[in-house]
Amino acid sequence: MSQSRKDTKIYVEIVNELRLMIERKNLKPGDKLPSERELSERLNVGRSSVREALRALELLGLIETRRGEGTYIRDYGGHQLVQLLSTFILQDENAKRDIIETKYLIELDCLWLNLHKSSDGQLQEFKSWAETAHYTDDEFFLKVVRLTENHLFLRMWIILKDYYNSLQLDQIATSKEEYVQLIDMLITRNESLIRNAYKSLRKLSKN
Amino acid sequence: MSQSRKDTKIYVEIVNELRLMIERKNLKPGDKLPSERELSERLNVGRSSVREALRALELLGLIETRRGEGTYIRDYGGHQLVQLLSTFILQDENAKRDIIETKYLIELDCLWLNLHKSSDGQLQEFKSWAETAHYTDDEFFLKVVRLTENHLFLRMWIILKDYYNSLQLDQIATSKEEYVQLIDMLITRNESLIRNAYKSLRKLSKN
DNA sequence: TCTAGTACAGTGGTCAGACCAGTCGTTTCT
DNA sequence: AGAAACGACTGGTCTGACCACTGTACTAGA
Repeated sequence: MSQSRKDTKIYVEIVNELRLMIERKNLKPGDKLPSERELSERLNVGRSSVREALRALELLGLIETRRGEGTYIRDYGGHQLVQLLSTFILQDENAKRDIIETKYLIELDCLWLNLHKSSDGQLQEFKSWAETAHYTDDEFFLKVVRLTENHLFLRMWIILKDYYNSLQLDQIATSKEEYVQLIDMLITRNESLIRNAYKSLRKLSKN
Repeated sequence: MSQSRKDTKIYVEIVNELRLMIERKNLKPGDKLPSERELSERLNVGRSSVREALRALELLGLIETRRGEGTYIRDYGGHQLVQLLSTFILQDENAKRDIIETKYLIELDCLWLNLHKSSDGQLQEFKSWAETAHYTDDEFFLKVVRLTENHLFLRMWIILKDYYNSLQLDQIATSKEEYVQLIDMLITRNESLIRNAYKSLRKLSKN
Protein backbone atom coordinates (compact mmCIF):
# COMPACT_ATOMS: atom_id res chain seq x y z
CA MET A 1 0.00 0.00 0.00
CA SER A 2 1.31 3.36 -0.87
CA GLN A 3 -0.10 6.51 0.63
CA SER A 4 -2.20 7.82 3.44
CA ARG A 5 -4.88 5.49 4.59
CA LYS A 6 -6.85 8.51 5.69
CA ASP A 7 -8.72 9.51 2.56
CA THR A 8 -9.60 6.24 0.88
CA LYS A 9 -10.79 3.12 2.53
CA ILE A 10 -8.18 0.45 2.54
CA TYR A 11 -10.28 -2.16 0.87
CA VAL A 12 -10.81 0.13 -2.10
CA GLU A 13 -7.09 0.66 -2.35
CA ILE A 14 -6.64 -3.08 -2.31
CA VAL A 15 -9.11 -3.43 -5.15
CA ASN A 16 -7.06 -0.98 -7.15
CA GLU A 17 -3.87 -2.70 -6.15
CA LEU A 18 -5.26 -5.99 -7.40
CA ARG A 19 -6.27 -4.39 -10.63
CA LEU A 20 -2.75 -3.12 -11.14
CA MET A 21 -1.32 -6.48 -10.23
CA ILE A 22 -3.52 -8.20 -12.79
CA GLU A 23 -2.46 -5.71 -15.39
CA ARG A 24 1.25 -5.86 -14.59
CA LYS A 25 1.45 -9.60 -14.55
CA ASN A 26 -0.99 -9.85 -17.42
CA LEU A 27 -3.12 -12.33 -15.55
CA LYS A 28 -5.92 -14.01 -17.47
CA PRO A 29 -9.12 -15.71 -16.38
CA GLY A 30 -8.24 -18.93 -14.63
CA ASP A 31 -4.99 -17.63 -13.21
CA LYS A 32 -4.38 -17.71 -9.50
CA LEU A 33 -4.08 -14.70 -7.26
CA PRO A 34 -1.77 -14.59 -4.23
CA SER A 35 -3.28 -15.97 -1.05
CA GLU A 36 -5.05 -13.70 1.40
CA ARG A 37 -2.26 -13.98 3.90
CA GLU A 38 0.39 -13.19 1.35
CA LEU A 39 -1.52 -10.17 0.07
CA SER A 40 -1.98 -9.03 3.63
CA GLU A 41 1.76 -9.16 4.21
CA ARG A 42 2.81 -7.71 0.88
CA LEU A 43 0.48 -4.73 1.21
CA ASN A 44 0.94 -4.25 4.94
CA VAL A 45 -2.73 -4.47 5.73
CA GLY A 46 -4.84 -6.75 7.83
CA ARG A 47 -6.16 -9.92 6.36
CA SER A 48 -9.71 -8.81 7.03
CA SER A 49 -9.21 -5.78 4.80
CA VAL A 50 -7.91 -8.02 2.07
CA ARG A 51 -10.94 -10.20 2.50
CA GLU A 52 -13.33 -7.26 2.25
CA ALA A 53 -11.78 -6.39 -1.09
CA LEU A 54 -11.85 -9.96 -2.34
CA ARG A 55 -15.40 -10.55 -1.21
CA ALA A 56 -16.54 -7.45 -3.04
CA LEU A 57 -14.83 -8.57 -6.22
CA GLU A 58 -16.31 -12.01 -5.76
CA LEU A 59 -19.81 -10.63 -5.50
CA LEU A 60 -19.12 -8.76 -8.69
CA GLY A 61 -18.22 -12.06 -10.30
CA LEU A 62 -14.71 -10.94 -11.13
CA ILE A 63 -12.94 -13.55 -9.04
CA GLU A 64 -13.72 -16.97 -7.70
CA THR A 65 -12.53 -18.48 -4.45
CA ARG A 66 -12.22 -22.12 -3.62
CA ARG A 67 -11.56 -23.13 -0.05
CA GLY A 68 -8.35 -24.98 0.37
CA GLU A 69 -7.21 -24.00 -3.08
CA GLY A 70 -7.08 -20.28 -3.58
CA THR A 71 -8.49 -17.30 -5.39
CA TYR A 72 -8.76 -17.25 -9.15
CA ILE A 73 -9.57 -14.71 -11.79
CA ARG A 74 -12.83 -15.47 -13.38
CA ASP A 75 -14.08 -15.30 -16.90
CA TYR A 76 -16.46 -12.46 -16.56
CA GLY A 77 -20.01 -13.24 -17.46
CA GLY A 78 -21.96 -10.95 -15.27
CA HIS A 79 -24.49 -13.55 -14.25
CA GLN A 80 -24.71 -13.22 -10.52
CA LEU A 81 -24.12 -9.52 -10.74
CA VAL A 82 -27.10 -9.04 -12.93
CA GLN A 83 -29.24 -11.17 -10.72
CA LEU A 84 -28.24 -9.19 -7.69
CA LEU A 85 -28.67 -5.82 -9.26
CA SER A 86 -31.95 -6.69 -10.85
CA THR A 87 -33.54 -7.60 -7.56
CA PHE A 88 -32.21 -4.46 -6.02
CA ILE A 89 -32.97 -1.87 -8.62
CA LEU A 90 -35.20 -3.23 -11.26
CA GLN A 91 -38.48 -2.33 -9.71
CA ASP A 92 -39.71 0.55 -11.70
CA GLU A 93 -41.47 0.03 -14.97
CA ASN A 94 -39.37 2.35 -17.04
CA ALA A 95 -36.34 0.19 -16.44
CA LYS A 96 -38.19 -2.67 -18.03
CA ARG A 97 -38.95 -0.70 -21.14
CA ASP A 98 -35.37 0.56 -21.27
CA ILE A 99 -34.00 -2.95 -21.24
CA ILE A 100 -36.17 -4.18 -24.04
CA GLU A 101 -35.56 -1.10 -26.11
CA THR A 102 -31.84 -1.15 -25.55
CA LYS A 103 -31.43 -4.83 -26.24
CA TYR A 104 -33.23 -4.57 -29.54
CA LEU A 105 -31.31 -1.54 -30.67
CA ILE A 106 -27.99 -3.07 -29.80
CA GLU A 107 -28.87 -6.20 -31.67
CA LEU A 108 -29.72 -4.06 -34.60
CA ASP A 109 -26.44 -2.20 -34.26
CA CYS A 110 -24.57 -5.47 -34.34
CA LEU A 111 -26.40 -6.59 -37.42
CA TRP A 112 -25.49 -3.30 -39.00
CA LEU A 113 -21.87 -3.73 -38.03
CA ASN A 114 -21.77 -7.16 -39.55
CA LEU A 115 -23.32 -5.84 -42.68
CA HIS A 116 -20.33 -3.58 -43.03
CA LYS A 117 -17.51 -5.56 -41.56
CA SER A 118 -18.11 -9.28 -41.99
CA SER A 119 -16.82 -11.04 -45.05
CA ASP A 120 -19.02 -13.05 -47.38
CA GLY A 121 -17.25 -16.16 -46.19
CA GLN A 122 -18.06 -15.48 -42.56
CA LEU A 123 -21.66 -14.83 -43.37
CA GLN A 124 -21.95 -17.96 -45.48
CA GLU A 125 -20.50 -20.01 -42.68
CA PHE A 126 -22.90 -18.41 -40.26
CA LYS A 127 -25.76 -19.18 -42.59
CA SER A 128 -24.99 -22.85 -42.94
CA TRP A 129 -24.76 -23.09 -39.17
CA ALA A 130 -28.11 -21.40 -38.83
CA GLU A 131 -29.65 -23.80 -41.31
CA THR A 132 -28.48 -26.96 -39.64
CA ALA A 133 -27.87 -26.45 -35.95
CA HIS A 134 -30.27 -26.25 -33.06
CA TYR A 135 -30.14 -23.01 -31.16
CA THR A 136 -32.06 -20.62 -28.98
CA ASP A 137 -32.64 -17.01 -29.76
CA ASP A 138 -29.92 -16.04 -27.31
CA GLU A 139 -27.47 -18.39 -28.96
CA PHE A 140 -28.23 -17.02 -32.38
CA PHE A 141 -27.74 -13.43 -31.41
CA LEU A 142 -24.70 -14.24 -29.34
CA LYS A 143 -23.14 -15.34 -32.59
CA VAL A 144 -24.28 -12.17 -34.25
CA VAL A 145 -22.74 -10.04 -31.56
CA ARG A 146 -19.55 -12.10 -31.44
CA LEU A 147 -19.15 -11.73 -35.17
CA THR A 148 -18.82 -7.98 -34.79
CA GLU A 149 -15.68 -8.50 -32.74
CA ASN A 150 -16.71 -5.56 -30.63
CA HIS A 151 -16.12 -6.58 -27.04
CA LEU A 152 -18.01 -3.65 -25.67
CA PHE A 153 -21.18 -4.63 -27.43
CA LEU A 154 -20.57 -8.19 -26.39
CA ARG A 155 -20.36 -7.28 -22.72
CA MET A 156 -23.35 -5.03 -22.89
CA TRP A 157 -25.43 -7.51 -24.80
CA ILE A 158 -24.68 -10.34 -22.40
CA ILE A 159 -25.74 -8.22 -19.47
CA LEU A 160 -28.82 -7.01 -21.28
CA LYS A 161 -29.73 -10.53 -22.27
CA ASP A 162 -29.61 -11.65 -18.65
CA TYR A 163 -31.71 -8.72 -17.56
CA TYR A 164 -34.09 -9.34 -20.41
CA ASN A 165 -34.54 -12.98 -19.52
CA SER A 166 -35.13 -12.11 -15.90
CA LEU A 167 -38.12 -10.06 -16.99
CA GLN A 168 -40.05 -13.22 -17.76
CA LEU A 169 -41.64 -11.86 -20.89
CA ASP A 170 -43.78 -13.96 -23.13
CA GLN A 171 -41.56 -15.74 -25.56
CA ILE A 172 -42.22 -15.13 -29.19
CA ALA A 173 -41.49 -18.12 -31.31
CA THR A 174 -39.07 -17.58 -34.13
CA SER A 175 -38.73 -20.07 -36.92
CA LYS A 176 -35.45 -21.20 -38.36
CA GLU A 177 -36.46 -19.65 -41.65
CA GLU A 178 -36.59 -16.22 -40.09
CA TYR A 179 -33.10 -16.51 -38.71
CA VAL A 180 -31.74 -17.72 -42.03
CA GLN A 181 -33.53 -14.95 -43.83
CA LEU A 182 -31.95 -12.44 -41.52
CA ILE A 183 -28.54 -13.67 -42.56
CA ASP A 184 -29.58 -13.53 -46.19
CA MET A 185 -30.40 -9.89 -45.73
CA LEU A 186 -26.95 -9.38 -44.27
CA ILE A 187 -25.46 -10.85 -47.37
CA THR A 188 -27.35 -8.43 -49.56
CA ARG A 189 -25.58 -5.62 -47.68
CA ASN A 190 -28.70 -3.55 -47.73
CA GLU A 191 -29.29 -1.48 -44.63
CA SER A 192 -33.02 -1.07 -44.83
CA LEU A 193 -33.60 -4.71 -45.70
CA ILE A 194 -31.78 -5.88 -42.62
CA ARG A 195 -33.68 -3.42 -40.50
CA ASN A 196 -36.99 -4.67 -41.78
CA ALA A 197 -35.99 -8.28 -41.46
CA TYR A 198 -35.07 -7.74 -37.84
CA LYS A 199 -38.27 -5.89 -37.10
CA SER A 200 -40.25 -8.70 -38.58
CA LEU A 201 -38.31 -11.30 -36.66
CA ARG A 202 -39.00 -9.46 -33.44
CA LYS A 203 -42.60 -8.90 -34.45
CA LEU A 204 -42.22 -5.18 -34.07
CA SER A 205 -44.58 -2.84 -35.81
CA LYS A 206 -42.88 0.53 -35.73
CA ASN A 207 -40.48 0.60 -32.83
CA MET B 1 -29.52 -16.48 9.66
CA SER B 2 -31.50 -19.51 8.82
CA GLN B 3 -29.96 -22.67 7.48
CA SER B 4 -26.73 -24.56 7.23
CA ARG B 5 -23.67 -22.45 6.77
CA LYS B 6 -22.18 -25.28 4.79
CA ASP B 7 -23.41 -24.62 1.28
CA THR B 8 -23.46 -20.87 0.98
CA LYS B 9 -20.92 -18.43 2.25
CA ILE B 10 -22.18 -16.44 5.15
CA TYR B 11 -21.58 -13.08 3.60
CA VAL B 12 -23.77 -14.00 0.68
CA GLU B 13 -26.52 -15.00 3.06
CA ILE B 14 -26.15 -11.68 4.78
CA VAL B 15 -26.53 -9.90 1.47
CA ASN B 16 -29.76 -11.77 0.92
CA GLU B 17 -30.85 -11.09 4.45
CA LEU B 18 -30.29 -7.39 3.92
CA ARG B 19 -32.24 -7.50 0.72
CA LEU B 20 -35.16 -9.06 2.55
CA MET B 21 -34.87 -6.56 5.34
CA ILE B 22 -34.98 -3.66 2.90
CA GLU B 23 -38.00 -5.18 1.24
CA ARG B 24 -39.85 -5.95 4.46
CA LYS B 25 -39.32 -2.58 6.02
CA ASN B 26 -39.76 -0.88 2.68
CA LEU B 27 -36.57 1.07 3.11
CA LYS B 28 -35.82 3.77 0.59
CA PRO B 29 -32.61 5.49 -0.49
CA GLY B 30 -31.38 7.62 2.36
CA ASP B 31 -32.73 5.33 5.07
CA LYS B 32 -30.40 3.92 7.67
CA LEU B 33 -29.48 0.31 8.08
CA PRO B 34 -28.80 -1.30 11.45
CA SER B 35 -25.26 -0.94 12.70
CA GLU B 36 -22.69 -3.60 11.95
CA ARG B 37 -22.64 -4.74 15.55
CA GLU B 38 -26.39 -4.99 15.73
CA LEU B 39 -26.60 -6.96 12.49
CA SER B 40 -23.87 -9.21 13.78
CA GLU B 41 -25.91 -9.96 16.91
CA ARG B 42 -29.27 -10.25 15.21
CA LEU B 43 -27.99 -12.68 12.60
CA ASN B 44 -25.67 -14.56 14.92
CA VAL B 45 -22.60 -14.02 12.78
CA GLY B 46 -19.29 -12.33 13.29
CA ARG B 47 -18.95 -8.68 12.63
CA SER B 48 -16.31 -9.38 10.01
CA SER B 49 -18.79 -11.39 7.99
CA VAL B 50 -21.27 -8.56 8.18
CA ARG B 51 -18.58 -6.21 7.01
CA GLU B 52 -17.70 -8.41 4.04
CA ALA B 53 -21.30 -8.24 2.93
CA LEU B 54 -21.57 -4.50 3.46
CA ARG B 55 -18.30 -3.78 1.73
CA ALA B 56 -19.42 -5.76 -1.30
CA LEU B 57 -22.68 -3.84 -1.46
CA GLU B 58 -20.79 -0.64 -1.03
CA LEU B 59 -18.53 -1.39 -3.96
CA LEU B 60 -21.65 -2.07 -5.97
CA GLY B 61 -22.82 1.40 -5.03
CA LEU B 62 -25.93 0.10 -3.31
CA ILE B 63 -25.13 1.42 0.13
CA GLU B 64 -23.06 4.20 1.58
CA THR B 65 -21.21 4.19 4.88
CA ARG B 66 -20.21 7.17 6.92
CA ARG B 67 -17.83 6.68 9.78
CA GLY B 68 -19.30 7.65 13.08
CA GLU B 69 -22.77 7.78 11.61
CA GLY B 70 -23.84 4.55 10.05
CA THR B 71 -24.77 2.76 6.87
CA TYR B 72 -27.35 4.14 4.51
CA ILE B 73 -29.18 2.94 1.46
CA ARG B 74 -28.05 4.74 -1.58
CA ASP B 75 -29.78 6.08 -4.61
CA TYR B 76 -28.48 3.73 -7.19
CA GLY B 77 -26.65 5.34 -10.04
CA GLY B 78 -24.51 2.56 -11.31
CA HIS B 79 -21.71 4.87 -12.31
CA GLN B 80 -18.89 3.59 -10.22
CA LEU B 81 -19.96 0.05 -10.85
CA VAL B 82 -19.77 0.27 -14.58
CA GLN B 83 -16.61 2.25 -14.15
CA LEU B 84 -15.08 -0.51 -12.11
CA LEU B 85 -16.18 -3.24 -14.42
CA SER B 86 -14.95 -1.45 -17.46
CA THR B 87 -11.51 -0.80 -16.08
CA PHE B 88 -11.28 -4.47 -15.34
CA ILE B 89 -12.48 -5.55 -18.70
CA LEU B 90 -11.30 -2.90 -21.04
CA GLN B 91 -7.63 -3.61 -21.24
CA ASP B 92 -7.02 -5.03 -24.66
CA GLU B 93 -6.06 -2.95 -27.63
CA ASN B 94 -9.14 -3.36 -29.73
CA ALA B 95 -10.90 -1.60 -26.92
CA LYS B 96 -10.07 1.73 -28.48
CA ARG B 97 -11.77 0.93 -31.73
CA ASP B 98 -14.66 -0.60 -29.83
CA ILE B 99 -15.19 2.53 -27.82
CA ILE B 100 -15.35 4.79 -30.83
CA GLU B 101 -17.56 2.43 -32.74
CA THR B 102 -19.89 1.88 -29.85
CA LYS B 103 -20.19 5.50 -28.91
CA TYR B 104 -21.14 6.47 -32.45
CA LEU B 105 -23.68 3.71 -32.81
CA ILE B 106 -25.31 4.50 -29.51
CA GLU B 107 -25.55 8.13 -30.41
CA LEU B 108 -27.17 7.09 -33.62
CA ASP B 109 -29.54 4.84 -31.72
CA CYS B 110 -30.54 7.72 -29.52
CA LEU B 111 -31.16 9.94 -32.49
CA TRP B 112 -33.28 7.20 -33.95
CA LEU B 113 -35.22 6.88 -30.72
CA ASN B 114 -35.89 10.57 -30.63
CA LEU B 115 -37.00 10.48 -34.19
CA HIS B 116 -39.72 8.07 -33.10
CA LYS B 117 -40.52 9.15 -29.60
CA SER B 118 -39.95 12.85 -29.16
CA SER B 119 -42.73 15.28 -29.81
CA ASP B 120 -42.44 18.17 -32.23
CA GLY B 121 -42.57 20.51 -29.28
CA GLN B 122 -39.62 18.87 -27.60
CA LEU B 123 -37.60 18.97 -30.78
CA GLN B 124 -38.44 22.60 -31.42
CA GLU B 125 -37.35 23.49 -27.92
CA PHE B 126 -34.18 21.55 -28.42
CA LYS B 127 -33.56 23.33 -31.67
CA SER B 128 -33.92 26.81 -30.26
CA TRP B 129 -31.51 25.88 -27.51
CA ALA B 130 -29.05 24.57 -30.07
CA GLU B 131 -29.31 27.79 -32.04
CA THR B 132 -28.66 30.14 -29.17
CA ALA B 133 -26.69 28.44 -26.42
CA HIS B 134 -23.02 27.67 -26.18
CA TYR B 135 -22.22 23.99 -25.79
CA THR B 136 -19.64 21.32 -26.37
CA ASP B 137 -20.18 18.22 -28.40
CA ASP B 138 -20.62 16.23 -25.20
CA GLU B 139 -23.23 18.64 -23.92
CA PHE B 140 -25.14 18.48 -27.16
CA PHE B 141 -25.30 14.72 -27.26
CA LEU B 142 -26.01 14.49 -23.58
CA LYS B 143 -29.19 16.32 -24.36
CA VAL B 144 -29.89 13.97 -27.22
CA VAL B 145 -29.46 10.95 -25.00
CA ARG B 146 -31.43 12.47 -22.15
CA LEU B 147 -34.28 13.20 -24.50
CA THR B 148 -34.75 9.50 -25.17
CA GLU B 149 -35.59 8.99 -21.50
CA ASN B 150 -33.74 5.71 -21.67
CA HIS B 151 -31.63 5.49 -18.54
CA LEU B 152 -29.68 2.54 -19.79
CA PHE B 153 -28.45 4.38 -22.83
CA LEU B 154 -27.76 7.37 -20.66
CA ARG B 155 -25.52 5.41 -18.35
CA MET B 156 -23.70 3.67 -21.15
CA TRP B 157 -23.20 6.86 -23.08
CA ILE B 158 -21.79 8.73 -20.10
CA ILE B 159 -19.22 6.04 -19.50
CA LEU B 160 -18.39 5.79 -23.16
CA LYS B 161 -18.00 9.53 -23.39
CA ASP B 162 -15.49 9.52 -20.54
CA TYR B 163 -13.47 6.78 -22.13
CA TYR B 164 -13.73 8.37 -25.50
CA ASN B 165 -12.37 11.63 -24.16
CA SER B 166 -9.56 9.82 -22.42
CA LEU B 167 -8.42 8.48 -25.77
CA GLN B 168 -7.14 11.95 -26.67
CA LEU B 169 -8.31 11.79 -30.23
CA ASP B 170 -8.01 14.71 -32.54
CA GLN B 171 -11.04 16.87 -32.06
CA ILE B 172 -13.09 17.47 -35.12
CA ALA B 173 -14.66 20.85 -35.10
CA THR B 174 -18.40 20.90 -35.52
CA SER B 175 -20.23 24.06 -36.39
CA LYS B 176 -23.43 25.15 -34.77
CA GLU B 177 -25.11 24.81 -38.15
CA GLU B 178 -24.37 21.13 -38.23
CA TYR B 179 -25.95 20.54 -34.86
CA VAL B 180 -29.01 22.51 -35.80
CA GLN B 181 -29.27 20.67 -39.06
CA LEU B 182 -29.18 17.40 -37.20
CA ILE B 183 -32.20 18.47 -35.23
CA ASP B 184 -33.90 19.57 -38.41
CA MET B 185 -33.43 16.09 -39.76
CA LEU B 186 -35.02 14.73 -36.61
CA ILE B 187 -38.01 16.91 -37.23
CA THR B 188 -38.43 15.50 -40.71
CA ARG B 189 -38.79 12.07 -39.11
CA ASN B 190 -36.80 10.49 -41.89
CA GLU B 191 -34.51 7.68 -40.84
CA SER B 192 -31.98 7.80 -43.63
CA LEU B 193 -31.74 11.60 -43.50
CA ILE B 194 -30.84 11.54 -39.85
CA ARG B 195 -28.32 8.80 -40.45
CA ASN B 196 -26.61 10.78 -43.17
CA ALA B 197 -26.69 13.97 -41.18
CA TYR B 198 -24.99 12.23 -38.28
CA LYS B 199 -22.37 10.65 -40.52
CA SER B 200 -21.60 14.02 -42.00
CA LEU B 201 -21.40 15.64 -38.59
CA ARG B 202 -18.94 13.01 -37.47
CA LYS B 203 -17.07 13.21 -40.74
CA LEU B 204 -17.58 9.52 -41.36
CA SER B 205 -17.34 8.08 -44.81
CA LYS B 206 -18.96 4.70 -44.59
CA ASN B 207 -18.66 3.38 -41.07
C1' DT C 1 -31.52 31.93 30.65
C1' DC C 2 -28.62 30.99 27.08
C1' DT C 3 -24.41 29.51 25.18
C1' DA C 4 -20.03 27.32 24.69
C1' DG C 5 -17.57 23.50 25.92
C1' DT C 6 -17.00 18.96 27.32
C1' DA C 7 -17.85 14.05 28.09
C1' DC C 8 -19.75 9.96 26.51
C1' DA C 9 -22.00 6.52 23.88
C1' DG C 10 -22.42 4.74 19.38
C1' DT C 11 -20.58 3.90 14.73
C1' DG C 12 -17.52 2.52 11.11
C1' DG C 13 -12.24 1.30 10.04
C1' DT C 14 -8.63 -1.71 10.92
C1' DC C 15 -5.80 -5.15 12.86
C1' DA C 16 -4.04 -9.44 15.14
C1' DG C 17 -4.77 -13.90 16.40
C1' DA C 18 -7.21 -17.94 16.86
C1' DC C 19 -9.60 -22.00 15.17
C1' DC C 20 -12.16 -24.71 11.63
C1' DA C 21 -12.51 -26.97 7.14
C1' DG C 22 -11.19 -28.04 2.99
C1' DT C 23 -7.17 -29.32 -0.94
C1' DC C 24 -2.98 -31.18 -2.38
C1' DG C 25 1.41 -33.19 -2.36
C1' DT C 26 4.57 -36.06 0.22
C1' DT C 27 5.70 -39.62 3.12
C1' DT C 28 4.97 -43.85 5.24
C1' DC C 29 2.95 -48.20 5.93
C1' DT C 30 0.98 -52.43 4.06
C1' DA D 1 2.63 -50.59 -6.34
C1' DG D 2 -1.24 -49.06 -3.83
C1' DA D 3 -3.47 -47.17 0.16
C1' DA D 4 -3.46 -44.55 4.27
C1' DA D 5 -1.66 -40.91 7.15
C1' DC D 6 0.43 -36.68 7.57
C1' DG D 7 1.52 -31.83 7.11
C1' DA D 8 1.59 -27.43 4.70
C1' DC D 9 -1.26 -24.26 2.72
C1' DT D 10 -5.70 -22.09 1.59
C1' DG D 11 -10.09 -19.91 2.41
C1' DG D 12 -14.08 -19.26 6.16
C1' DT D 13 -15.32 -17.43 10.43
C1' DC D 14 -15.25 -15.50 14.99
C1' DT D 15 -13.53 -12.65 18.83
C1' DG D 16 -11.68 -8.84 20.94
C1' DA D 17 -9.16 -4.94 20.77
C1' DC D 18 -8.08 -0.18 19.41
C1' DC D 19 -8.67 4.10 16.63
C1' DA D 20 -11.24 8.06 14.48
C1' DC D 21 -15.29 10.19 13.94
C1' DT D 22 -20.26 11.82 14.89
C1' DG D 23 -24.20 13.22 17.48
C1' DT D 24 -26.06 14.26 21.77
C1' DA D 25 -26.73 15.06 26.50
C1' DC D 26 -24.85 17.34 30.21
C1' DT D 27 -22.33 20.98 32.51
C1' DA D 28 -19.94 25.18 33.58
C1' DG D 29 -19.54 29.86 32.45
C1' DA D 30 -21.47 34.31 30.64
